[in-house]
Amino acid sequence: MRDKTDQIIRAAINVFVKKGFLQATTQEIAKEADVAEVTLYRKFSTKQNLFETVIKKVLENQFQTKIIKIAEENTDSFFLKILDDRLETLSKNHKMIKMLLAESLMGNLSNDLNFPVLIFNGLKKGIQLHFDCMNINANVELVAQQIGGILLSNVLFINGAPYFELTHEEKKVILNHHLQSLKANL
Amino acid sequence: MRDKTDQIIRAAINVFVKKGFLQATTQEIAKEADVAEVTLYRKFSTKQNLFETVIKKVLENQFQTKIIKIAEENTDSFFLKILDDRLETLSKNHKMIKMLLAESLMGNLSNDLNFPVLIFNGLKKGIQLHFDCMNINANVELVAQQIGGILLSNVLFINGAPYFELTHEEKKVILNHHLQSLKANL
Amino acid sequence: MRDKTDQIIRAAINVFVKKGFLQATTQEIAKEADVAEVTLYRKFSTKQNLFETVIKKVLENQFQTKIIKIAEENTDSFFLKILDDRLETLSKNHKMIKMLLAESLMGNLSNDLNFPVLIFNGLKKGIQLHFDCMNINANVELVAQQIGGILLSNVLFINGAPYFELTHEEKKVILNHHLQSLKANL
Amino acid sequence: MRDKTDQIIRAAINVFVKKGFLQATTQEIAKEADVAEVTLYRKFSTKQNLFETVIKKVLENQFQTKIIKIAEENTDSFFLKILDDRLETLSKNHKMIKMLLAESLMGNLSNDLNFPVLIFNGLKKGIQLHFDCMNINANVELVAQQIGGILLSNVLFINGAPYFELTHEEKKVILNHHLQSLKANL
DNA sequence: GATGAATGAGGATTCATTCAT
DNA sequence: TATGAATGAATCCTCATTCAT
Repeated sequence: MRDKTDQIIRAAINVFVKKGFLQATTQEIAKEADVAEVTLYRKFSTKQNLFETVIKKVLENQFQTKIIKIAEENTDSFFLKILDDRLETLSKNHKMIKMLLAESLMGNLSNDLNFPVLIFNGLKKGIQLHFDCMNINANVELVAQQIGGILLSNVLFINGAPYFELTHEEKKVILNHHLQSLKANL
Repeated sequence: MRDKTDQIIRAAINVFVKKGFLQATTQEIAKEADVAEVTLYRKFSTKQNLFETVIKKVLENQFQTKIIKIAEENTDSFFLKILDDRLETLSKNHKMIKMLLAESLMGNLSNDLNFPVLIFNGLKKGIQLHFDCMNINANVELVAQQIGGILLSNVLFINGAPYFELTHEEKKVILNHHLQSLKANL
Repeated sequence: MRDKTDQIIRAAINVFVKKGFLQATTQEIAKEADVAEVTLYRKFSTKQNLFETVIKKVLENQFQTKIIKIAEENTDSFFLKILDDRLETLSKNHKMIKMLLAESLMGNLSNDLNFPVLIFNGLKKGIQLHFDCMNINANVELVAQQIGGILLSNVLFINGAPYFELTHEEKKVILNHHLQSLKANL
Repeated sequence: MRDKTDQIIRAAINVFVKKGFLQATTQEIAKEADVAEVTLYRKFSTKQNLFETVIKKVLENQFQTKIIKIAEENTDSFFLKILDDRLETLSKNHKMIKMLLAESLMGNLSNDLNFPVLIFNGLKKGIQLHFDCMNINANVELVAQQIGGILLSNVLFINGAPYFELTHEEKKVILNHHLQSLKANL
């Protein structure tokens, strides 16, 4: 039984990512999951509910931050690791992210699943922690916005290769650029 | 006759902004425009077509940049004016922007209407121009991404008051913060 | 003004023949006639009316029989000339005929425009006349049906070249075949 | 479940025969079948599809010929039986036939459902078979056309009572007439 | 006489969801 | 638990026709 549930969730992820919430149909999801459409309703009662379940699952599994663990490292290392880690994750889940952003923007996601908000709050908390550790007195809000902006622009303004496919050197250039920017206001 | 067309466009803007492309119905638009649904089809032939017409119009009227005009000013002034101008516009059209972003992310917008792409390319061109004027040798792509990120984060991470409602002083703090960041890599 | 009316009728013939009554749209006819859609309504008040006008016109111009003129010729000549004349006309107006038949079958044509009925009655009258002249005592109804059948089968069962494109010899074979059949019951 | 499907098919036959393909509405069919309109779409996916399914079914059930079985009988018997059998069937399904013909003429039927073509080919095959058996050397094409014509004229030129309601004597007159015609060219 | 603008009515089709087994 | 069958509600769109100029 767990089996069918998993099949449905996997299928739902695919279809939602490919089509978005509104254009995904329970029919297609059921078909992709190789399950009767009703089965899906038995388990999730509602398309919206299935969607949220899926999102929750994804958010837990793919986008956990370890930001707190590194809060105590020195500032350069802290920023570099955050940026590298997040850019890696975002670029690897590009399509998923786009969908999450889109659905957040359309208001289809309850606040505890709102992707940009989650990112932003996560960043703020981590940065606050680090600044406390390091006794830095700077505008947490703005720094968080700055880092968030860097991340977003990597999702929305992509031309060339995604971050995770860059060479070590190329990544270093980018990371360093952003690091300088961030340190300019400390 | 222009009259009804305008009514329709105005209504369409409202409804599309409020609901997004998929959930907006031609019926609702017609009703809000106080026009028979058919009239709308006579004039725009298709919901998609109406949508694109509306977007095009909005993009022309609301989001024209004067970035080129200020490319020759000194770097501080250049960055500050861009940021201030864009933040003002974006924050004033917050809901519209969200819709534009969402639809772009969902792939409902042909490339010449793709909002983030348009912003990013506009920024790049302006920055390139300025750097040429000033004989600055820096990574245009990354600077554009940086500015783009700042703008995006103001759309997506808003908690408090929107930019355009801030006091002169508050704006100054923000602008200055970002200016320092930008100059760190020149 | 006659001008526009004629344009409309010509266009209507084309479109009705191409699409049939139901699938022809007044829009398409107007466009093909290079006339505003309303103009068509000014002149014909109704799609049905336009259709009937067109049919009437076509029936008068294209399908007039001279069957009465030849009623006095000898029987062989009479039958041969009828068959040849009708087959020539029908094969030259193949698409039009198909449309007329179809619309008759669908009941879209008032009785005085009902194509098969018109043909059948015309045949009966001519045959009766001829039989009276020649003092032949035979079943007019059945002979008319027979000739009608020959004509219909040439419209509906066409494989090869249409009648009017055949050589003189080929036509002769066909005509003779049918002549023998017809004479078998006199 | 077969139940509802059958209800729909029966209703569809009625409505299509009464109104033709274009003017029949899925709504009316659903209503007559006492079924929700959607149910019809679940089962047949498309109005066109439903139509073709219905036609196929009708063609199989009502218009099967046993022409091959009688190919070996003597010529008189062969022709008489064909004519009688087909005239009986056609006259009993007069409205259905009219619809089938009309839709064929309008080009709404794929070739394997094209009614006149099916009839004609059936006739040709049977006649060929018979001629082979009997060592008759005659123009199969023309004979098939002739028989086809007889049948068609009985569908299209009806005034009086339909064939199947005639007395034995009346039928005999008609059949004999046509038999003489047919034999005239052997 | 001709037309641009507008519309009421209706049609096929799709979707999320429920019922009964 | 799983599902085949059924559906109410809605959506985009088309068409013949009328109004006002």
